[in-house]
Amino acid sequence: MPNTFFITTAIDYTNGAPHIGHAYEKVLADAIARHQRLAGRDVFFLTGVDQHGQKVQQSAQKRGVEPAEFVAEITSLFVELWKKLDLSHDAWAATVENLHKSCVQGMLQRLWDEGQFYKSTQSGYYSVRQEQFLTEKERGPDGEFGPEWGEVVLIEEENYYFKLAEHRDWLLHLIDSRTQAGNPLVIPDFRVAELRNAVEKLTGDLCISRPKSRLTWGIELPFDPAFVTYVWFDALSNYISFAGYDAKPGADLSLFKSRWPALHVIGKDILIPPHGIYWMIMLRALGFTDAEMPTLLVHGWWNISGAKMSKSLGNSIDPEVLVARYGQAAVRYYLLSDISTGRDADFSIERLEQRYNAELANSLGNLLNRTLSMAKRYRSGILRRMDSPLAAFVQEKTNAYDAAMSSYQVQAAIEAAMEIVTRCNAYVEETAPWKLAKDPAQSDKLDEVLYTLSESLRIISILMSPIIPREAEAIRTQLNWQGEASLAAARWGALPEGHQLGEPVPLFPRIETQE
RNA sequence: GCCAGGGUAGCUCAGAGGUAGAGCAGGGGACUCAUAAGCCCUUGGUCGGGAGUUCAAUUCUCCCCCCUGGCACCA
Repeated sequence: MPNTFFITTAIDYTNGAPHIGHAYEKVLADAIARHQRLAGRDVFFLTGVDQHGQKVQQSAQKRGVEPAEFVAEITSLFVELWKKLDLSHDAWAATVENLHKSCVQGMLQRLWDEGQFYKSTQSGYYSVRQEQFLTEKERGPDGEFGPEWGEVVLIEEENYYFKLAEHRDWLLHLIDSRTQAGNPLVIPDFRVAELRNAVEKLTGDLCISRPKSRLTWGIELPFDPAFVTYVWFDALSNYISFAGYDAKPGADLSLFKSRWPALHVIGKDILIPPHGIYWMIMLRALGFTDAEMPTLLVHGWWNISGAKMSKSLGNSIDPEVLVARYGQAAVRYYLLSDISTGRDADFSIERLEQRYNAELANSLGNLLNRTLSMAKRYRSGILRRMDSPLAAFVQEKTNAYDAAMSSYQVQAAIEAAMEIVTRCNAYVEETAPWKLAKDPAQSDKLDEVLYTLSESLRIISILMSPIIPREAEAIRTQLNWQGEASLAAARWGALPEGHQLGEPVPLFPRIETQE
């Protein structure tokens, strides 16, 4: 296993404010990235924004501002939110940056030189008002384009096309061989079949340009300044342009190669065709080998059950509002624990509150607080290093946690960690330290209980650090343990003889639910 | 119409050929270190519908219905 780990998210389109789906994807990728760091790997976590294109140009125009200004404003919304959610990305992909532009132009120039593009004329129905071509789908039941499109004209337009179709068989073979090798191109595996079906139907090539008469807010084609490149080469390429890739002949790719290939965390809506087809073929055309093809981790959606919900006060699913109201820990914990990676889930404020109160406040927060309180009261917070009947159990759950995180089953991993919490709370009842404290003959037993709880909490804090990093750190602070948080340190017995615990401070204040 | 996913306790979901589980919510209890938290016990389901295979199906097969995506077709 290479000791580097490259993870990306989709870059978000800066045409509107972030919603809960954007937040989920980033938090998911962040948790995976943080886990890989815990495991000792050198992680490169890339996320960012997709800032060019027609819609941005239009929105800016409507507001009467320059696209660059418009984009900067929306981008700051994402940047601010990611700060509040404690994203730990190592690099930020903003597609207006010069580094990106020149990398994309390098790619385009090379593929042009190698004959991967051709120019062609296509005619179609074009809405002057909406500034876009219309497809058959836009026709109403009567076969006509509706009034919302304004004047519709049949026009001819020249554009550049990327030869996609000739890579069809290669892609099919790649999909199959990756599946056979037990390293599917797409996770979860039921999506492999979906992609395969789509690839089988692949026929046409891909339009990669827009004439400047229609779109100026983009990256100019290096071989024809009358055009800009359209979305695919602009956006998808961020995964390599911000990781040190350079398409120019003779470029030094050692840094890039040390990172690549990536795990692309994406939503199910952009698997087919962009990532599953266009991106794979783009990479191949650029000379990437089969072994250098990335893996796609496809997540599901948070569905909002009942439109009425979003209307009622406080039920908004604006992540900004959620974080302001419940804090980043509650939001991260909910988004990571209440959905099975790859599946859809129903978003519910009630469940967010419920899970936070039951699992973080009542189970984990209270365990920390009662442990430190007892240690302080009975032993002035000083531990004796003891063997423990729970050591094996904690190790077993730690292993289960690691296995689940390694296969991106974050929900299952959280469950494994929380089982330790539950076990510890039961252990407190079983051993009743408040009784042991009254009996001098039970002194060793009391020390064993206090050490067991403190050491378990130390390990729990490590396991929870990818999920709720700030609070996991706070647990370690209260335990007064300064060791490095890593999976290697999540082994029983790191708290030394005579260790002085810190002061108990309630960590997860309960959310007082209305009603 | 085709492909994929889903339809299991009030809610969110696990599960697997031998007559169903977890967490939360609900009910009861003992305790007091603790964020009135925690712990123990407990109510609750003809596992979407129908047929078949089997000694035995909720778990396999077929048909049907509903929800989610994607694709196609008609208009």
